Amino acid sequence: MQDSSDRTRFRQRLLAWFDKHQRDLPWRKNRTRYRIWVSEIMLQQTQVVTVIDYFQRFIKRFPTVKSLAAAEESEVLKFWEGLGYYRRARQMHAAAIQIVKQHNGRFPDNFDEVLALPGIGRYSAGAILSIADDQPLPILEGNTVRVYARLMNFQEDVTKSASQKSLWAFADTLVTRKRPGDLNQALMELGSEICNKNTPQCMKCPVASFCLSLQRGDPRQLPNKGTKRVRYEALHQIAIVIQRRKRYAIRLCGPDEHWTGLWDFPRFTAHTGDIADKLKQVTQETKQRTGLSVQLGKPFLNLKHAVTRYRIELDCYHAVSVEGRLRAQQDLRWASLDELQELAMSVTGRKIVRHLMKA
DNA sequence: AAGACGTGGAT
DNA sequence: TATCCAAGTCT
Repeated sequence: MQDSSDRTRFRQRLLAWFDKHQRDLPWRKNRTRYRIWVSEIMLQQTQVVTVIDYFQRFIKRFPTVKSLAAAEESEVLKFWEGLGYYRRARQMHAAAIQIVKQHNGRFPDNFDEVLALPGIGRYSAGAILSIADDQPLPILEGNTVRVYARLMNFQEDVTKSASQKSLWAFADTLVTRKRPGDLNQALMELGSEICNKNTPQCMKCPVASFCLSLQRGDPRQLPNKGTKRVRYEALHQIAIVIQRRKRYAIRLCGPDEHWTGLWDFPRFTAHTGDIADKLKQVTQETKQRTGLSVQLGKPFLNLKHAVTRYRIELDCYHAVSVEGRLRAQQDLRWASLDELQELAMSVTGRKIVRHLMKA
């Protein structure tokens, strides 16, 4: 892969493989910048199988930049419900508004202008413009880090900025005017289908003859990602499902907490102590947070879920409030089951609602 | 530059 | 079960 004739043969082999094996994915049908943008944002840290249905529904409802810009953020979030990393949806919506104002509703085709949009970094800008417009821009993400590191037999810790620089430089040597969009997609697809993390299929690899780690080392040992350990933290929380007649008290998550922009049942940290003590604490805390005096019921659901480095155990309590005003704040409201169906909630919030529907 | 951000699948 | 991590970006 040192000289350009090597790289030419590399591209030919890889593209031939891609022509034969590429998956039939909805965003490959009609490659406008807008559609590729949506797919790329959804695909950030998210597996292809998960994205497919979300993409179809999203594009059907928001077929153009303008339709997305015209929508309420709450509706955009509803279409994102369950996908995670909700900031992506809020930033994409903000970017759509920006595109209408600054670019007359046309998704820009200039790299720096695309990079300037919220939620789009170097990878996404390169991916969108190479895939949609065949602009010769390099990409570097999870799959290609692995592919490049193995091809180069690159031993350094790939999380270091110096390594990132080398990997971007390598990516840059790969991409040319020859079908850059397909090349980039082929590199990623090779990384996920053949050059995968645990069981690389080197026997099936169309570019094995170029792979230095296969010749001189062990592909499975690469990439070297350093030895940083995530410190998981166990959390015990309480969710209160406060009912009055047919409605439930919910609150909008704010900017400094998980699930910003989504609705959730009032939640707080569970206290330790004996049972009676705990229930008293829960009632007090509920009063403090919502302004409501509640008659606490039984815990009806226990959920375990993980959010980033937190492992959360959530005890859900029924509670009834017959009188009193919900604290006069924008982030609190009453909602019927029908209304809860329409609002964007986190997966745990949605599980609670599903449970209420069944009961 | 290390850590936050969601969720579900794989090992 | 615990841990990693998947088409990253932002702070």
